[in-house]
Amino acid sequence: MRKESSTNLENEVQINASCGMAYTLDLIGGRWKPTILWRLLNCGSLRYSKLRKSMPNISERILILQLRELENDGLVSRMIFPEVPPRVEYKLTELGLRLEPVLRLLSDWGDANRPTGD
Amino acid sequence: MRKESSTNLENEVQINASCGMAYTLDLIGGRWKPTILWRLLNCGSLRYSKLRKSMPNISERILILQLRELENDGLVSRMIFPEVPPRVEYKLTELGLRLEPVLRLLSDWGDANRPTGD
DNA sequence: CTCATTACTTACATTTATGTTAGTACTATA
DNA sequence: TATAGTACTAACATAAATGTAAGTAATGAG
Repeated sequence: MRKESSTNLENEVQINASCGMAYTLDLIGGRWKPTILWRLLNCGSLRYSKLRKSMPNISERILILQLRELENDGLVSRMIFPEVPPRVEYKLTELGLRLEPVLRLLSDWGDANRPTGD
Repeated sequence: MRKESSTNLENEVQINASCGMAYTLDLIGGRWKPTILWRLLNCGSLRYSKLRKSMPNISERILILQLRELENDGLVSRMIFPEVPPRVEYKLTELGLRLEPVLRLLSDWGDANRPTGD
């Protein structure tokens, strides 16, 4: 939950409104969003259970939270199939797909510049 | 301060080690780092006081904290001039400069895709 | 009736990020 | 002596992000 007013929030809002970089990072940042976006980018469309199994260390609560945020930000769409047991598929929206070059560059830069493990 | 062990930290370490995107975002993410990096990128070298005056809403403590983290991560260098009053200049290292295309792409994407204010 | 499957939700707890306020050492200048 | 400028630091406080454990509704299979 977020407070309705706090210096913290005011700063966030103001920076996101004035700095494109901060805005983009706010959309894709956080512990798990990069991984989620990467999976959706590479798989096209993923059922919730499959996405979850591909990320063994995230808790269900957090996964759902992140998916909801991505959905609210317009990057991911959620499609419910009226079946039993339920089936819900997530995929990138058009806006989300537009992130592809950004995600690839971030990934490449990290792989190229991360200190090696030896 | 960070705990020496927690699921939270373990997840962070593990993701950063396996996902280039997460690693990059960890370096440049957070409330103020994008702005700091942007200033240094455009100004070349900045004295602490000038940097601070260009960011009226950040508290000194946080600014110093972010600068220290950027320095520890090798993106920013800190040069002390033995004068009185003290003078300290910050600038991007070679590694930091390598981020330029990443930062520009993030900035351009945000400016292009941020919902307009009307 | 019992159990399994799916996509969640709820209540709670901990960890991390960010912010506030005051203070420091040094020296030049008035 | 008092004041101002610089680049910080310390103690404290709050907000936000992340994690844990358990529970739910619907239905088909056995």
